[in-house]
Amino acid sequence: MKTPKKPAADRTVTIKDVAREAGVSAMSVSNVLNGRGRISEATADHVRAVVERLGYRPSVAARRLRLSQQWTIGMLIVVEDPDFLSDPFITAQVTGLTNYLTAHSYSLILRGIKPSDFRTTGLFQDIEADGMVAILSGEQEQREWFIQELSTLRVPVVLMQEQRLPDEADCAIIRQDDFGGGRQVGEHILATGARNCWVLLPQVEWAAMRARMAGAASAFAEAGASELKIVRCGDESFEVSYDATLQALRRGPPPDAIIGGNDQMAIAAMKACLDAGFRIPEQVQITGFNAFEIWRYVDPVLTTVRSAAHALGERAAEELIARFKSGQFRQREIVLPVEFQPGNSTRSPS
Amino acid sequence: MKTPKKPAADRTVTIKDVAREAGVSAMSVSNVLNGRGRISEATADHVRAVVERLGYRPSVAARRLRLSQQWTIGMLIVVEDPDFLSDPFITAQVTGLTNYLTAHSYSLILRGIKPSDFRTTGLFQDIEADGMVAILSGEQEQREWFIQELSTLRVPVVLMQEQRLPDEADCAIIRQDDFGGGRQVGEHILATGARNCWVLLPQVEWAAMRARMAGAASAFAEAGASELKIVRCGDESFEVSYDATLQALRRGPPPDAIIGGNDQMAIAAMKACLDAGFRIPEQVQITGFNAFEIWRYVDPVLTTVRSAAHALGERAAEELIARFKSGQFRQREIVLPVEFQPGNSTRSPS
DNA sequence: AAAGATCGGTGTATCGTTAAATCAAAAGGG
DNA sequence: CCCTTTTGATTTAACGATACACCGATCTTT
Repeated sequence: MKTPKKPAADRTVTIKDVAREAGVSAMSVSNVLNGRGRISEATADHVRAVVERLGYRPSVAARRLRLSQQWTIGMLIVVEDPDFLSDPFITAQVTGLTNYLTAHSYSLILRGIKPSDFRTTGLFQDIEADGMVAILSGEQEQREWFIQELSTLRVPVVLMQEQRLPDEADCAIIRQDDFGGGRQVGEHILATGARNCWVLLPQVEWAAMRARMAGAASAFAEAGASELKIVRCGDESFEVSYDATLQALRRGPPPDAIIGGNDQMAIAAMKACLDAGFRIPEQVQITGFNAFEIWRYVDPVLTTVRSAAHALGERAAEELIARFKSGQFRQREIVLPVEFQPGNSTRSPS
Repeated sequence: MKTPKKPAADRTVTIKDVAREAGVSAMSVSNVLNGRGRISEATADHVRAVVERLGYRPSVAARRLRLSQQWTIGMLIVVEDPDFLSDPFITAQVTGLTNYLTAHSYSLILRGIKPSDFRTTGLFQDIEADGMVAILSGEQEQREWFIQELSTLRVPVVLMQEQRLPDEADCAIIRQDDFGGGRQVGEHILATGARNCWVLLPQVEWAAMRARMAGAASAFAEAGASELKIVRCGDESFEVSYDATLQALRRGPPPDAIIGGNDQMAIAAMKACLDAGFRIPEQVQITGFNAFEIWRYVDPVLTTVRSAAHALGERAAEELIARFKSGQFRQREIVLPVEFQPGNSTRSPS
C-alpha cells in the first residue's frame, strides 16, 4: 500500500482541510483550537490529531480581519537623528517593551522618524496597531500636537519620557523621576562645594532632560547658589558634545562642575576637560545621567543616576495591553524612582 | 443650514461606503486607489474626492488576507542575554534595517529570544512575516539547525554575521569582513613588536567574533609568533569582561597585547589593566572591534576596526525585499569591507 | 408522558479587500 | 450599416477565520 505522506503540502492547509479530513465542520475545529463552544473530549482529541497530522496553522491574517485585532503595538521614536537607537537608554526601554510583549503574544513594530515625517509614517496607518508607544522630542508645542494626532487613532497611547500631558489627552505617561534625580545631582554637587556649574544639553528638546536640569536648578536655587549655565550642544552625540565642551572651555573660565544631560554627553565632556588639561574631579567635576553600562569603565568612574529603563519599557507594555483590553483610556502617570550613583568624577561631599 | 460634519465617524469607513457615496462599484474604488483597471479620469477624480471627504483608509488586515502579503519582516536575535539590544553593533544594524524597510513601506518586527525558545517564538508563526532576518549565536551545529528551521518557513531568509552556510541553505548572508579586519589587527600588533597576546572572547559563540580571532591568528601564524591565548569571558558585558581580564592578569604574567572581541570587551579590559597598575599602551596594548561611538572618548583612544553596521542592515533589507519580490532564493554572500582605525591604546608600528 | 434543559454540533453570514470574468455602450473598420 | 474592438465599469467569488442562531438528539423533571 502506497502512502504518499505529503505533510509538507505546497498549498497551505486551511481550517476547512482539517474539517474535511476530520469529518467535522470548520466551526468545530475552530472551537477545539480556541477552547470555545461545546465539544466532546473524543472529537476534540480527534481534531487535534488531524491538526497535528496535517500541520495546520491558523492564518493570522484571517483572524486579524475577522476579529479586528492585530496583536501588534507600534512604537514611535520621533527624533531628528536617523540613528534613533544610538541611545542605550532608549534601547533598554525597547528591550523591556519587546520582551514583555513577546511574552504576551504581541509584536512590536519599531519606527524611528523625523518630526517632519510624522504625518506620513508616524500614525502607523499602514499597520493598524492595537496601541502606540511614543518617545517624542522637540518643542513642547510640537510634541503636544503629536500627542493630539496620536489620539485620533482611537487606540491606547503610552508616552515615555514625557513629563506632563495636555488636559484633553487620554494617554498614559511612563517615566522615571528625572526631576528628583536631577535634584540629587544638584545637591551632591553643591555639597562638594561647587558653585559655578554648567549644564550640558542638546539643541533638541527632550522633556526628560529638561526635567533633570530643572531638578538640579531647584537645588541650586534653594541653596542660593549662582544659576546654572546652559551649554547647548548640537545633538547628544559624543562628538558634538565633546566639541561644544571644548569650545566653551576655551571661551572663558572653567566651571567647578559640568552636569551632563546624560552619560554620553558627560563622558564626552569628561574627555574634553581631560584633553584641555583639567584634572577630574579636582578641578572640574562631571556628572551623567542614566548609568548606561559604560559609566563604570571610564576613568574616572562617572557619577551618574541609575535608571530602571528596562522596567520602564515593561511597565509601558503592561499599561498598553491593559488599556487595550479594558478599552479604558484614562489619563495616567506612572513614575519610577531613580537611584543616585556617586562615582569618582565628583568629589566626596565635605 | 446645519452642517453636522462628522468626518470622524464612529464606525470605520469601508470601501463599500465610498462606493455607495460615489455611486460606483467597490471595485472601481479599489481600482482608482491602486491605479489598476480602466477608469475614466472624471470618475477617478470623483472617487478620490469622496475618499478624501469620508476619510477612508483601506483596511490593511483585509488586504493582507486577500493578497496574502504582510509587508512585514521578522527580525530574530537569538542570544542568551535577554538584553539583546545592548550591543551597539546590533542596534546599528537594526536601525539600518528599519530605516530601509520603512522607506519601502515594510515594517520590522523585532524579537530577541533565547536559543531554547527558538521553536516556540523564533519562527514567527504568529506573524506570518514576508521574510526573516536573523542574527544567531551559539554553537555551529545549533546555528545550522536554526537555519534549517528557518528555511521551512518558505520565506526569504537573510543571516547577519554568519560566516558560511550549509550547502542546502538557500539563504543570503550579509556580513562584514571580520576575518580581514582581525588580520589587520593582528598585523598591526605584530608590527609594534608584541608577541605574547591574549584574545578576549565571550563564552557564547559568535561566528563573527571567531572569524576576527581567526584573522588575527592567521597573521600571527604567518609571522611565526606564538599562538594567541584565548581568555574566555562569561559574556560580552563590561562587567564580566572586566572581571575575566583582571583574574587572568592576576593568574600569570601580563600579555603584550589584548585583542578584544569587540569594543565593549576591549574597554573593559583596558580598565582592568589600568586598575591592575599597567600602563597602556606601554606595557599592555589593547584593541577593539566595531568602532562604536565611544571608542574615541575613552582614555587612551581605542585602536579598533570601523564597521559599516548601518549599511549592513540596509543591504540586508534590500536583499530581503529583492528576494521576496523575485521569489528567487539562491544562496548568496555579501561582504562589506571594514577599516582599521589605529588609536592610542596600541603603539605605533616600529 | 409531555415539557423543558442540556449536550454536541452544524450552517450561514461576515470581516474588507481584490482577481477574474463579464457586460453594455461607444468607437472604429470595411 | 453591420461587425469587431475598445472603453469603462460591474458582478461574483474568493482569501481563512469566527459569531451567532439554530437544530436534533438525549436527559431531567414533574
